[in-house]
Amino acid sequence: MHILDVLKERGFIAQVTFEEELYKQLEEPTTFYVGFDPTADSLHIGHYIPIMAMAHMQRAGHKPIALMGGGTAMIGDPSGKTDMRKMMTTETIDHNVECIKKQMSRFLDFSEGKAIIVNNGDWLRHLNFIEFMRDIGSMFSVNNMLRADCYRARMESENGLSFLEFTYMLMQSYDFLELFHRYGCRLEMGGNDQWSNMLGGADLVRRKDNEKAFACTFQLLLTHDGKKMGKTEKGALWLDPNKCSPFDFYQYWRNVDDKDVEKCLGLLTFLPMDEVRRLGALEGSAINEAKKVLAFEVTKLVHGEEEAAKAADAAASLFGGGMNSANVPSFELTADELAQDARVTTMLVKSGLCKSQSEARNQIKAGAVSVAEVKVTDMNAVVTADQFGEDGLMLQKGKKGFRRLILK
RNA sequence: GGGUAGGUUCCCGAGUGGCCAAAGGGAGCAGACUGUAAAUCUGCCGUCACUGACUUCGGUGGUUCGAAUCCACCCCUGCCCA
Repeated sequence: MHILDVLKERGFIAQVTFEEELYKQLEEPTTFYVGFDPTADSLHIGHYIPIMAMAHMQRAGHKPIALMGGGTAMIGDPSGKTDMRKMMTTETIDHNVECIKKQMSRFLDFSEGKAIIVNNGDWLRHLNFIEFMRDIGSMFSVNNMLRADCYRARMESENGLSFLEFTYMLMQSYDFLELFHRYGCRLEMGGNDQWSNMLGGADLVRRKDNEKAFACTFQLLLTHDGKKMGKTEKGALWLDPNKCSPFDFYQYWRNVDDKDVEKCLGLLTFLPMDEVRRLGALEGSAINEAKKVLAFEVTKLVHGEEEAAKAADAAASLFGGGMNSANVPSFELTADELAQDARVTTMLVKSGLCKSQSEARNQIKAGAVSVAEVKVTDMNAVVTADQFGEDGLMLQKGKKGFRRLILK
């Protein structure tokens, strides 16, 4: 089966340029790239779709380039943003690039020229303005750029668009040209919100070098009613286990809406499509089976099989009766800390179950908090050392929020 | 550069001297119901060792017993003119 058809069937593809030509191009090994903005020190679920697509492509014999936007991050992409992004320092950006590189190697095979990671800061940061404008700037039509959705939306918004951001498309397009020169890269893939920027790049290669270049975008991970998926109370759904524990990660997928299960299975796992369709067709409470598979498979890919099994185990015992708490996310507490402040509210905050003391208090007020399966009613309640058992002490917020306290 | 309309809590958006930690909606969290789902109803939704105190309404100063609200200057944005 042609790789493009595979991607289509699984629900990845949103838009492609020169579709027939691209089909032909992909019949031979092709180098392609996807850009990642280092705006945080971890990837989140939004990056996961392109990464899965890259993995599919790699399996089909194509060579991925993961492009870190260490240079473009200094400008900030205006697409989909109502405000200008905060300016980031080079130090922060470089730090983020390093963190993301590490995570990336988990999903793609970077051995012996099968894939590479490059940073566009390497070329963008040293550009000479006059030269760049003569070589690249001259190839762009402002009229055309203004027709692009991302700019038009910003032009129509009340925040306007700064020239700094306007040049973002030139930078990103130049990346494509540079990657074509360096690595013979002919295809840019990315989120559908990048469509116009990507067209710019493919166009630039075609106009400047008169060579074939393509762009292809992926569906964004949206819920059936059009909201972005992967948002949690703490913001994005991070792939870094320190920012989002495997258990919480697992739980997120265990809890997706019925209507989104099939789509998620196709996009986020490598399960054969027959299986995906079978699971997606389950009805009523039977669809919980599909959700378990989804949660397990995605967690396995992101955190490894062992962590996924632990998370599944913890969930099964917590929600299926029994209290085998060994695999519930835990946090450690020293005797000193306990002596200093043993309030239950403090435990809720420290364990990350609540954002602030106020929220913790409100949750207790609402009757949502339990310690060792006993509901807490007193806002000033404390935990004591003798409550800790062998497995620590189970702290619970609501039906789904569990944390195991361990006394060191 | 000139004119003009604005900048309010996560987002949208009311508020034009005390009744304002600031209406309403959205998002989020929790409770009931359920299938660890959706829909619905209810509560919470700045922070704090919290029946009170503290910080917040672009910034800095000022007027006032009292300022998100009035004044001055500054910064930022939209629109119109150049």
